[in-house]
Amino acid sequence: MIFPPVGNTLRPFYGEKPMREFAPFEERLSIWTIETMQSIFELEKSGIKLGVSPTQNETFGDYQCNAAMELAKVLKKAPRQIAQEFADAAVLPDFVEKIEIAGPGFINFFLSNAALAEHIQSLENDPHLGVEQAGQGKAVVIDYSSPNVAKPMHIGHIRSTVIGNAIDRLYRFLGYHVIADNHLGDWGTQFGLMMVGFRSFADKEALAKAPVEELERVYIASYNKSKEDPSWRDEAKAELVKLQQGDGENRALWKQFIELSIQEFDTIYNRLGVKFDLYRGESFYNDQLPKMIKTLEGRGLAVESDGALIVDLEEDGMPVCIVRKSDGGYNYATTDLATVESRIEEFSPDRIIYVTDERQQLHFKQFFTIAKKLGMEANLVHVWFGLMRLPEATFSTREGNVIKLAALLDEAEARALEMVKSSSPDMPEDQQKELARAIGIGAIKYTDLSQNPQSLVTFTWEKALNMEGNSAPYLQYAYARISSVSDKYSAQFSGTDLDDYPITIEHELERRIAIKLSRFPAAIRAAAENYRPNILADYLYDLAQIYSSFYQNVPFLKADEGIRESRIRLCRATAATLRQGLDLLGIETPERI
RNA sequence: GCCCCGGUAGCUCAGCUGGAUAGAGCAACGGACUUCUAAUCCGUAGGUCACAGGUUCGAAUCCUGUCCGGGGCGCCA
Repeated sequence: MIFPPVGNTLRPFYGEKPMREFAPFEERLSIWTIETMQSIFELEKSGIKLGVSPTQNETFGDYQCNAAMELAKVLKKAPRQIAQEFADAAVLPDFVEKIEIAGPGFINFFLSNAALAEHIQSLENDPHLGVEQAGQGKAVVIDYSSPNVAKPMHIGHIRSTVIGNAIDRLYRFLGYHVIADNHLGDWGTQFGLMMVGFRSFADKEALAKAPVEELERVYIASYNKSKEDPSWRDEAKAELVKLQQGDGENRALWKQFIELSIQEFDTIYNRLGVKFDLYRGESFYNDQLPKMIKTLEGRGLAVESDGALIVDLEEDGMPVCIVRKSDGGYNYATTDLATVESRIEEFSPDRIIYVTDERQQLHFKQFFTIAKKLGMEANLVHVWFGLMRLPEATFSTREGNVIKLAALLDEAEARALEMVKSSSPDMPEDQQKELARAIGIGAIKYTDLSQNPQSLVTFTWEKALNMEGNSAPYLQYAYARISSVSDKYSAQFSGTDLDDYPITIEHELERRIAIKLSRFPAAIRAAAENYRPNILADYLYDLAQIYSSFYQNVPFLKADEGIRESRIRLCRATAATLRQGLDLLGIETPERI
C-alpha cells in the first residue's frame, strides 16, 4: 500500500498534520464529520467509517456520510434519529451550505457556491492543483516495458509501456523520486541460437533497413533448424557457453544485438513520449548471481532437487521455485532477487513496482516471498495487466499473427492525419502531420489507459484507433476549444485583468465543473494508490464531458461583463486540469485541433 | 487436479475498499452548425449486472458453490 489504509475511525491519511492550503473538500469535510461525530456521540474508535464520500447522484448533494446506519447498532438508536441528532447538534463548517437527511439515514452535504468558487480560484496559484506532495523524500523504482532484445515490439508490449509510464508520471507528480528502469531481456539461452543463426543467414541489407526484424527472422530460422538438426543445436549451445564465459567475439556480437535493439526500441519510445532513467538488462546482474545462490544456500532456503537448486515454498502455499538449473544456469527468480538487492543498495527505494502481464503473477509472488525471507527491505509490488488478445485467437510469433507496435503507431497517425486534413485543410502540411502524431498516439495510449488494466482485452483496430466519444481526441478537442476561446477572450478584451473579476458560480454547469475540478486530487490519489491510470482517465473524460456541455450550452464571450470573466477563469482552470491530467497519462494537448 | 483473473445494454467497456434510480462510447432512432472549433451537444430506445445460495438495514460490489472463457503450476522469461 502506498497510503495508509482507509477505513478506521480517522483516516490516517488525513493525519494529524495541519490542514494544508489547498486541501480538497472531501478531506476537510471528512475530518470535520469524524471529529463532530466523535464528540456528539462520545465515540471511541469503532472502526466505523465516519468520513464522507462523494455522492453518486448530484441531486443528493455533493458529499454524503453513511455513518448513521452503521452506528445504529452501537448507539442502539434508529439511523434516522442518529442523523437527525447529528444535524441538530452540529455547527456546520463555513464551506457547507446545508445538510439534508434522506433515505434510511444518509447525511447529505451541499457545498456553498461561494466556497467552491473561492477554492477554484485558489487552485490558480497552486502548481499541483490541490494534489498533495505525498512522495516527498521517497524514491520508487518502476520496472516496466522490458522487451526482449532482438525481438520487435508488438502490440503485446504496449500495455506495460503505456501503463508503466503513466504510473511513472503519476508518482513523479506526487513528489516521489522515480527511477524508471527498463529491465531488458538481454540474457538467456536464445543467444546461442542467435549467434549461429546470425553468422549463417543474416542479410546485411535487411539488417541495415530493419535490424530487429532481421534479427528476429534469423532467430526463428535458427530455432526451426535446431529442431531438425541436432548438430546445429549443439553448436548453438557451444556458442552460448562461449558467450557466457566471456569470449570476445561472441560478446561483441551480443553487444551489437543489444545496441541495435535499443536503438529501435528508442524510436518507439520517442514516439510514445516514454523515457527511462536506466536500461539495465538482466545481464547487468550476472556477476551477482553466484553470490545470491550462496546467500540462499547459507540461509538454508535453497536445496538440491533432481540436480537443480530449488526453494521450497510449500509452507507459503506455492510450488517450488527453481533458482539454479541442473545444467548450472540461473533462473529468472535468481536474477530478480539480485536485481532487488542491487536496487535497494543503490536507491533505497520506498517501493519497487513491476509492470508486467498476468502470466507472471506466480513468479512474482514466489520471488517476493523469497525476498522477504531474505529480509530485503522494500515494498515489492507487482502491477499486472490482462493479456491482449486478438478477436480470432491469442497471437503469437509462431502463428505469425502479431501486429508490430510500429505498424500500429503508423496506422494511428495515418488515420488521424486523414481527420486533420478534412477538418483543417488550410493548415500547413508539417503542422497537420505534427497534430496527427499527437492525436494518433494519444488515441492509442488512451485506449489502454482508459480500461481497467486487469480486464481481459481484445485488440481491435476499431477500438485502438477510436477517435470519437470516449477517446483521447475527445479530450484533446475539449482542451483545444478552451484554448481557442481563451485566446479569443484575450484578443477581444485585451485591457481587462481577470483578477479583478472573481469566479462566481450561478449556472448548474458552472457548479458541476467546479465540483469536478475540486476532485482532481482524489482522482490522482486513487489512480496512484491502486496503480490504475484508468481512474484518472475516467475522471478526465467526465470533466471533459461536463465542459463540452458547458461550452455548447452556455455563452462565454457574449455573456455580460463579470459573468464572462468568471466563466473564462473556469475555462482556464479546466484547461489546466485537463492539461495536467492528460500529461500524467502521457497524452499531449495541442492548442489547436 | 490446484491457483489467479474475467463474465454488466446488440457490440466494446466503466462502476467492484457495500449505499439511494447500474453508467459511458459505438451501433439504432429524432433534433441542434449565418453564433466561443459539430472530432461536439440535446433527446429517445436499449439491462434476470453468468447462475444459485449466503452475510447485511442495504449486494453488480463481500463470502460459498456451479457453469462458461482466459492464464499459470521444477529446469522459458
